[in-house]
Formats: sequence, C-alpha cells, structure tokens
Amino acid sequence: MELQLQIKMNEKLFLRNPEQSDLGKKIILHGIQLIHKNGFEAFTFKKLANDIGTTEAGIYRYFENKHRLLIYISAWYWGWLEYRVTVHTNNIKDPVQKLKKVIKLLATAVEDDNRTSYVDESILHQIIITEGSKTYLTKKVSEDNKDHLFQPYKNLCAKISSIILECSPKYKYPKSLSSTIIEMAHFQNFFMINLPSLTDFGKNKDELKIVSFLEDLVFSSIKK
Amino acid sequence: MELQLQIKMNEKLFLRNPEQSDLGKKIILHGIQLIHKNGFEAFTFKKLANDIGTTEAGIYRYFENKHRLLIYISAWYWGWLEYRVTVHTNNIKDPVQKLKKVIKLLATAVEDDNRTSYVDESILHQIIITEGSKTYLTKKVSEDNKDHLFQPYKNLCAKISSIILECSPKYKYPKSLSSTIIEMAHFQNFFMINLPSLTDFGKNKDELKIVSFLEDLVFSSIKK
DNA sequence: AAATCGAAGATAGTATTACTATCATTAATG
DNA sequence: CATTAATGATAGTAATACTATCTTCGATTT
Repeated sequence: MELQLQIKMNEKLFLRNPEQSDLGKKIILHGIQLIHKNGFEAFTFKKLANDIGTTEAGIYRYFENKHRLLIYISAWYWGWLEYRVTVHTNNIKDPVQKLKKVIKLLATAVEDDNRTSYVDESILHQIIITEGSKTYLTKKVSEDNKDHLFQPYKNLCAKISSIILECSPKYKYPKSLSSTIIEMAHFQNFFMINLPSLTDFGKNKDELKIVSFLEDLVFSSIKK
Repeated sequence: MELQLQIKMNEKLFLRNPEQSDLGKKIILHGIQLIHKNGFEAFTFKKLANDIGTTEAGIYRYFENKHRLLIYISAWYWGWLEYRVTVHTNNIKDPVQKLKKVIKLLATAVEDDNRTSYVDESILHQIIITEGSKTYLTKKVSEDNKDHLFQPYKNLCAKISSIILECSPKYKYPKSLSSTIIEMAHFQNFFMINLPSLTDFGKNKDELKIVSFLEDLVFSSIKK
C-alpha cells in the first residue's frame, strides 16, 4: 500500500485547487523547478506554461498571479515542516531534546519525500531560503495576513515557541526567539553559500555548523 | 558654516554619479520616497521620472535598472550606519557598552540627518527594513558580490563582529551573531508592525522591546 | 567671440510582462 | 445522450523595462 501525505491548504491561496487535477499538480511541480532555476523575479506564467505544455491562461485559472503561487508553495513548505516537527518530536519527552531536533529539522537540507509526488522538497527548501521572505516583504502583507495566508508559518512559530517555554517557562521572548531561529536557519545558510564573510562557516560550508550556532544561541538565551 | 556628510560609494553601483548633479540627487531623494510609498515591486523608473519631472531615459543614464538603485541606497544606508556606529562608539571604552550602543543604533528609528540634504534617513530606515534583503536574495548575488556591491553591509558586520570579540574573545560565532543582530533588528521590527504574532512585542509596538530582546540574546550567548 | 562638449530633454520604438476575454474541444457525470 | 466543467487555442491590451536618436542648452576651452 502506498502512503499519501496531504497538507491542508487555505482556499484563498488559489482560484482552483491545484491538488485536484493533473494540470494543477504540474503547475506546482514545474513551478517549483522553474523558480529554483531562474529565481522568482525572472519567473513568469508564460515560461511556466511553455514548460508544462499548456497556456498562460491555463495557469491563471489556478493562481491569481505569481506572487500567490509563491505564497502557496511557501505555505505548503511551512505546513510540511510543522508536520515533520510534530512527527519527530512526538516521542521525545525532554523538551531540550525536542528543541534540538527542531533546530536540526530547520537548518539541514531535506530529501525528497516520496509521499508527495508533485513536490520536490529538497528543491523547495532551497527556494524558501532564497525567496521565502519575499512572500511577506510587500505592501500587501497586512491584507494577505487577514486572509490567513501566513498561517502555516505562524503555526510553526507558535509550536516552536511552546517548546521553548517547556524548556524555560520564564523566558521572556519565546515567539521572537522562535522567528529568529526560523529565519536564521535559512539566512545563515544563504549567507554561508553566497556571502560567506557574513558567517563563521565559510570554509567547509557545513550545515551542521549552523545547527551548532543556533543551538548555542538558543540554549544560552533560555537557560538561566 | 554648514557641515556636509558624504558617504563614499562604489563606482560600480551607478553609471553616472548621482551625487554630482541636481538630477542625480533628485533621483535618490524621490526614489527613496517613491519606493517607500508604493513598495519596490510597484516602483518603476517611469513613475520616478514623472515625479521628478524628467524622462525615463534620464534616469537610465544614472542607474542600469531599479535593482541597482535599490542596492545603491542600501549601500548608502549601511555606510551611513557604520559611520554612526563609529562616531557613537569611539569614546566608549567598555566593549559591552559599545555593543549595547550598536544594538540601539540598529534597532531604533532614526531621525533625518540634515547634513545629507538629498537623503531622508528615517524613510530610508523603513525601506531597508522591508526591501533591504531583496538586494541580495537574487540569482545574481555572487556576481554583484564580486563587484563588491555589498561591501558596506559586510564592513558593518565585520565591525560589530570585532566588538563582539572584544567582549568575548573566545566566542565562536562572532560574524554569524553579527549578521543575526543586523537582520533581526530589522525583521523583528517588520514582524512587530505587520505580523505581530511572530514576536513578543505586539501590544505596544515598542522598539525598545526589540533592543531588550537582542541584548538578552547577544549577551547570554557571548558571556560564559 | 566662436567652437566644442557633456548633460539633459524630447520623442520614438521594441520585446516582454501581466494580465483578460472569447470560443472551441474534450472528458467526465447524471 | 445531454450537460457541464476543465482545458486548449487564440487574441488583445496596458504597462514594464529597456534602447536609440536627435536636439538644445549651458559651461568650458581656445
């Protein structure tokens, strides 16, 4: 029997649910690949349509515009990450070990999860590092936020925040520390590869160094 | 006598030096205002030209494209910040006090500096919060980095990094901590205003809370 | 005073982007 | 067999991101 994994997506993210048709799944699959290849700025629905063998109009039936598609795949990523965090921390009792696990999940590359046929998680991870913050760094954040488009990100943040409080109930900044870990897990990775002088991991470009840095940062802060 | 403050800019940032003509200064002044007003995505040279009362072609004589203009004003901002850090920490002996000063300079709003007539620093600060990371989160980072376009950012990071080492010579991640402070000074501000559930500062939206968070983060990490 | 040189203005033009609209075709469903 | 929902095919539009050319104007040089 084949296992399937479905991430529940907010309906406002799309015009037509891409999970429910072949074309929709192709849009996600090839969309991720194309954004990864050329970057979000150079990405257009026209190019995507050519890649898939459909038309621009076809894509517009699923997504209002490319920014919505980016939010969609980002939301998918955060939902998937939260799922992974849940699965991998469920059987851990010690909150410190839980938090270490979370940091590792955030900061290290992932392998493609075969249960999600139309999403390549390893490429997706790369995209979120480079393009993820562009989802909310816009004039429309508040509007998009009202439609709950960033809910998966916020849920993950809340989840990590509660683990932090388990470790250290008196710590004053669990949510900010949480968003700091999430963002820095990605930014330090980006810097390590592209602007290494902004990090201490330039030489060997080892993700585990990022994990060590973040662990040091987090546990020094909350232990007291 | 009127004091003037000049930030030295990398020549590769522009085609013609905007500091050396009226039109150039207008491009910077109105460019900053327009990006702040509509966001970088909606910003075009055409609209800027209309605002100034010149033509699109006129702007293209100064900047290759709008991305370069964004890098220019970002570089200016980081150069200016480094200058401020230098001035405000020069007479402080205790490195801990120095670092506290730096965090405050990074995380709190600035007032317009009248010595730079064609730059409004308070608006610029807002722009860098929202648009700053877009300068390097592109497919061309490495290329742009080779042209040293991000030098001012890297210099600031190096400077803060050395203060961190003054405080704690054995600390293992001075550069990563430094880039973390810089980024989070801005991101936590953005989150506080736009996605408050990602922070612990939602209620009163007080920048000084961000300062407290960052101080706590930094000094727990380096003190040992 | 005349020549010249560079910056800016004026205008035009092109390929691409970001859409919207319409109509025909096809596959699934009742 | 009739209906309808999704897709394909095609066209069109306004805006964007440029490039090119030609003129004018003011400062500098000779």
